[in-house]
Amino acid sequence: MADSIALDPVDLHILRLLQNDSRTTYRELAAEVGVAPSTCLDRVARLRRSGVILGHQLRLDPARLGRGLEALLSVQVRPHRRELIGPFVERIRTLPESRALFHLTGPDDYLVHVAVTGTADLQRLVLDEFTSRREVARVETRLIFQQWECGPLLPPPAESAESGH
Amino acid sequence: MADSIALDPVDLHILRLLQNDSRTTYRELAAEVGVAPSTCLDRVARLRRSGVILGHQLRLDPARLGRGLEALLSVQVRPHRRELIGPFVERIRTLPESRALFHLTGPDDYLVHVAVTGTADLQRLVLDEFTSRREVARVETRLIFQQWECGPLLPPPAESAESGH
DNA sequence: ACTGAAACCGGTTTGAC
DNA sequence: GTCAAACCGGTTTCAGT
Repeated sequence: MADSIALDPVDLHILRLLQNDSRTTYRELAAEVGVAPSTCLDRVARLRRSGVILGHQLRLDPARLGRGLEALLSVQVRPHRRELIGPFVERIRTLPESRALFHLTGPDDYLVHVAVTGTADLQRLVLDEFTSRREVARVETRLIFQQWECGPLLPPPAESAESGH
Repeated sequence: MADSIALDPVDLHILRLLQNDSRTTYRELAAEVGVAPSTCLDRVARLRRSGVILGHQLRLDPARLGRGLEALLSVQVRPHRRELIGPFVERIRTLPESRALFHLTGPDDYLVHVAVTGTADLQRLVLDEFTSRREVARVETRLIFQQWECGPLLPPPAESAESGH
């Protein structure tokens, strides 16, 4: 699974455009890339089938939705065993405040990206959903001043990835 | 700026549906929500104008694009002054390996989410783009075992956010 | 906020290379 | 096998109400 797909310049151009605005029409895509609309359609369908394209998502502004404060919580779960981390992950990832959850190497096992209404809401969240859990050994909270989503995700420039050992 | 917008149940229903699949047609939206398609169009246009909806984005699988390893880099930038952090942010956020960048409170000033081809690529990135920079005082690298995007981002349930400014 | 009509688009078919 | 052109049914969009 997860084999890297061979992508030609047309595929890359299409992906770049769709990452800016996933509702770009096939006609616009075609005009921009310099191929026929049906070709764009074929390419996108292939990219969907091959799993490169996971889906189309709406990006919302948390602040405009009344969640003006975001934070990252580093969490130690001890003991770090499947019986404990399964329910923990399931609970945390379904909290309305959670935006993303990472399972990491290093001393802190999880990083949780949350969006809350303010510091009072954040305090409540930390106390009621994290430190109150028996398996949570430590929580470290860092506020997010500012965040940037980075440029389009593209394959590495050369074929350096596969030197098959 | 970033005032919280008054959203009625129709808006919320539409947002929830579009977060699952931002290409849902206005017709489907209308059928699901129980209003006319043109009403959905009006609502979405308003949400776009008011800034709640930032855009429509394609979600890609980094692994299928040859970037099978992801990591979080915690970075200290010293001295932490505008003249230093401006160029640093600009450089890091435009790296093809960068997926997201956070400016944080706490001892580590920045967190960078990167996607690379493998450990060799990660080592190169850390050495060439981070520790080689004069203003970077410390870099801590943690690998991502697994990550989850969390449920739809919605406004907090009650009117606790706005107690009139 | 709904209706309806016209412009537009997605996706299939067909045909050329 | 891949791309381009034609085509149809569905979608978006904009009047008017």
